[in-house]
Amino acid sequence: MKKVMTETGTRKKTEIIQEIMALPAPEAAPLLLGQRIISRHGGEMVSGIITEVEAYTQDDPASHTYRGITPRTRAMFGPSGHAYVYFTYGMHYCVNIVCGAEGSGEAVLLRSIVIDHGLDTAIQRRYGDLDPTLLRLRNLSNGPGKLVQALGVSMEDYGQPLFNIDSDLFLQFEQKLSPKDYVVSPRIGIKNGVETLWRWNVI
DNA sequence: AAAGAGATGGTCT
DNA sequence: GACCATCTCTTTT
Repeated sequence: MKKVMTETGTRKKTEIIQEIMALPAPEAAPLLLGQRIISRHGGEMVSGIITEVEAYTQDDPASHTYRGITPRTRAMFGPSGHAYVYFTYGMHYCVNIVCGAEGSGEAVLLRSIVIDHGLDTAIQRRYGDLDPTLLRLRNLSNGPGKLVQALGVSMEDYGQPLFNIDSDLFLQFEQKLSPKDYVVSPRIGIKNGVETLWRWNVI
């Protein structure tokens, strides 16, 4: 297992990523930038570096958990470090990392990644057999629905832990970015809670 | 470069 | 029956 040098010594990457996911969502969100999400779905490895995230909490009119627990949001009230996957707009899925104390109903939505392994598989999942020379790779995984498709994420991942390297979908700590490396802005695609600056983008 | 519209179905009131 | 934590394609500046 790879280890990382920190101020307090050398710790396992799995411990670091798990500690991050246990933080309240608005604190975890910027720390998840620069980390790697790895998928082994379908026997194909695809991974990417997280470059855009949003935080959602229960005390937040934009959040699915705002009106309490429902069958759909059960996982978001579950333990941190697990996946909350939801279906939206009749055809897209999005994936969140549950954060905070169990029952607190908060999570970080993954909005963009840069694929760094398994590019061929990602392109196949997004575009099928279209002529690769016609593709705009800028659009490969720069959106919450797009990255889910590229990684092969589905409702099978609902409620599954993301901190086990044995999982089909898991996170790996890579680096800690400085505030100079990202910008903060309002969240996208919502009507309520637009004044909260809970969107983080790697520059 | 930006704005608009259609696709499409689960979730909650 | 209204509302989407979206994407893609088309139309307009």
